[in-house]
Amino acid sequence: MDDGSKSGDAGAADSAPVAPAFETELHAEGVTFGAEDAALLRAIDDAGSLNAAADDLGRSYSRAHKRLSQLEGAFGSLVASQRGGTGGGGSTLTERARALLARFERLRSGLTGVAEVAETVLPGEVVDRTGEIATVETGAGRLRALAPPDCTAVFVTIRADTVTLQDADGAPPAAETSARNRFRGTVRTAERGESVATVTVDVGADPPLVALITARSSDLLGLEPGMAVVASFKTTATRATPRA
Amino acid sequence: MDDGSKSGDAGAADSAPVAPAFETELHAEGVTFGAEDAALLRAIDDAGSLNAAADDLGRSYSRAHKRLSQLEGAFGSLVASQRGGTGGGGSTLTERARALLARFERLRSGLTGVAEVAETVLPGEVVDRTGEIATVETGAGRLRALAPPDCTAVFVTIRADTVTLQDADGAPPAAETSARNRFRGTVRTAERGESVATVTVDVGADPPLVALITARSSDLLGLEPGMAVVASFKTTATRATPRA
DNA sequence: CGGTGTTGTGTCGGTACCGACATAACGTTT
DNA sequence: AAACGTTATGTCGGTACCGACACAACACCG
Repeated sequence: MDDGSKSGDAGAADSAPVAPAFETELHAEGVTFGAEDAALLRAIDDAGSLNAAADDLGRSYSRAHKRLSQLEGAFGSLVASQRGGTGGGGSTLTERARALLARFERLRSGLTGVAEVAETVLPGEVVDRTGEIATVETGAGRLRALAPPDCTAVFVTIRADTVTLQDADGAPPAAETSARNRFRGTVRTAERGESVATVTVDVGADPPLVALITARSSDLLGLEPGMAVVASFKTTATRATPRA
Repeated sequence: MDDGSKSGDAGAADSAPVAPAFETELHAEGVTFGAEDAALLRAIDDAGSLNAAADDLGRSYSRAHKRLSQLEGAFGSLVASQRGGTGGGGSTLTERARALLARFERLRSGLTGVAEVAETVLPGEVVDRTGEIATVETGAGRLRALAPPDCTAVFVTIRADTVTLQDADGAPPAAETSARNRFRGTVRTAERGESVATVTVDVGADPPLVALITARSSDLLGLEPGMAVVASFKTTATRATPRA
């Protein structure tokens, strides 16, 4: 993960490790389905009853039941409850509840990827703009990014998992692909893990461009420090945020 | 389960508009910097004093001050306060506070992009795995994605802003690129906005692949329904989540 | 027909949080 | 020297939330 430490922050005092995080939610009808609710549903699925689920989670039954009613009012029926019967009854998740959980998990997974992937952030200035897309002048040259309105001094952040590398020789002409940002550079470092490799590419800007590619791609391209490559990334995947 | 309350919501419950959302946070030393804290800092920057800032936000001064102390204990000094003086003093943000705000905004911006961009999710089954990367068999063929351990039935989600399109003719078959997932397909729809275009590509799977590209790229490629294209996306940008 | 363990519903007390308020310290300006 | 509006600190009362508890309804089973 990037740990900040760019653009001269006078970090004289304590250098507290600040970690990005998030909380994923699903909204419907004014109530928000959060991580606790997901845990409740999963516990119900495991335990087979709301009572046991609340117990497992260390929460009170009455609260759990109240919360569940609230959720069902907003998201539709989530559990099929049965009282009486052998063992007194029980509750099982409905298909809708499972879909909700899956949706929640997909969102969480996607956000996790963004929050913890490495990224390179370049200071720059907006020199042109059409609609949401701005052309930004940076140390590495001009690039295009999604930008909020009314800002000229920006940071451009390029997530490492959106950068694709190509051999500088066999690179196809720019016109035939939809990746509008292309930069020639040389590989500075290449750390190959078991299945994933992190590559930094010198493209002229102060922080080198960092790319996250599969180890297999790294092998196929024969990446080595000093090698000439073309790094490209889509403008719809790179974002500018106001600097001031 | 009862759902029996009338008002014909048996179908309305199905179409419950559930909206993904999130809350961005920065953690340090056990305290979490959230949206409220960001608003507080921004209000201080605007008003020039903690007192006026708390007033503007409709919050109590004592609470705001207490919270600020807490934050400074974890993140370092955030405001330069001066009591006495013309007007009684005031508070201004330190460079560290501005850096923190910028970091927060970058994270928020990145997460926003993920949360609200279109995506295509395909059911599939893991058929192979090396480390974090799994090969998944889907309706469109085999693709590679990051996957959590121990799951075979998965959903693969491909975010629209990570899909790049190429002309099917000019695309070198096995070009030396690090985008490992490549699918030939035909354009089904192409909606061109002012600066961004949303394209759906039929690649054999039930939900068509949706790609978000710049309007300029759409023009350059001459995208039209029925056109043959190659859609490619990096495996480090696509994620699999457990389906069961 | 009673036993069983659950769902469904309500009430009560404790706790954590928050806003309101009071007060001291402070230093520049008048 | 007095005035001013801020920072800095503490206390108090209200409120919202939560866990604990009580109790009725239920339906299957021995």
